[in-house]
Amino acid sequence: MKNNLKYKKIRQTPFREAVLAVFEKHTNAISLNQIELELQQFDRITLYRTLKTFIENGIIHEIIVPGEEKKMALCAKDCEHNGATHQHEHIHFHCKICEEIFCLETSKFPTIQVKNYQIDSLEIIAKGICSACKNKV
Amino acid sequence: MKNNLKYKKIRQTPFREAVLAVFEKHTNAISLNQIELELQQFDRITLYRTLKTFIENGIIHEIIVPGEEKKMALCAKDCEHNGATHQHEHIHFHCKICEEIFCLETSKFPTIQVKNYQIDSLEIIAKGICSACKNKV
DNA sequence: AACAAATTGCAACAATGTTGCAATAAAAAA
DNA sequence: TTTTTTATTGCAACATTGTTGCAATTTGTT
Repeated sequence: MKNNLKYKKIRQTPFREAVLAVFEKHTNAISLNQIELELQQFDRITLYRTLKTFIENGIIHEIIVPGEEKKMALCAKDCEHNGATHQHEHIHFHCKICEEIFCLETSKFPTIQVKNYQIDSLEIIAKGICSACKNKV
Repeated sequence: MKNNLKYKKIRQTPFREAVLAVFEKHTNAISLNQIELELQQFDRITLYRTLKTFIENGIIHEIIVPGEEKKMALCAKDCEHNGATHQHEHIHFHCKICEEIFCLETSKFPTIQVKNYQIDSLEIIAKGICSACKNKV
């Protein structure tokens, strides 16, 4: 995974490696606050720019549930993106118990057709209870 | 529609009527900036609080497309909501030409099942070309 | 090793959102 | 209708989040 940055044609720097490492440590989406907590010392502005660069280069994507803190997660390797516009064939699952957000690969990604509208891609946020929380009850 | 506020058990005030009128003037979702432009004079803090109240009472809901300005739109009359958590059986359509966001009622709102996960509701943002823009080409 | 180009860190700033509180207005009760 | 209760407004101050410009540094390349 060390080659991730090189592969994306952006420069490989210690700071970017550190931010990437934070993402790789998590299987769920994380907030700006969580990233800041896990980086020992860092420059806030550089972090903003790093995240922007990552988003523009298809390394991470944002997931925003209305009313909640914005979160980010690693993109799949084959993430199709065009600038900051990402297309994922996975759903974002938002667990109402643990409040975490996960990217969920599923074979049953739906398609929708609406008359007179051309639909190119869907972004889906599912809300419910994740498998881990279901098993705890 | 004047009874909207009374019906929702929140007080009917000139300011709230004015904000509601702005929403009712639009068929698409609008941003904070657009609301501010259409209110002649207003207090910024009161506007924030009004919008929060509207969201909590199922009058409007937020629609956030990653990388874009947050927008808001009127809820359908039968909007199920629990505090700030809304459930809509419509999709949010984001047109890549006019960049507007619309709530699109559709009979084909999908359901998704993922093994071990309990899915209660879906929030779907479709990206493509809206009917108006399609006809202009 | 030297160069060009991108990235970093800092300062200053801009936008966005929140809290507390006194004055006011709306709905309910008398 | 008047009074009382309770929610809402407007203001000040503050907190958070995000951006821009620029000089110094680092990266990848020749």
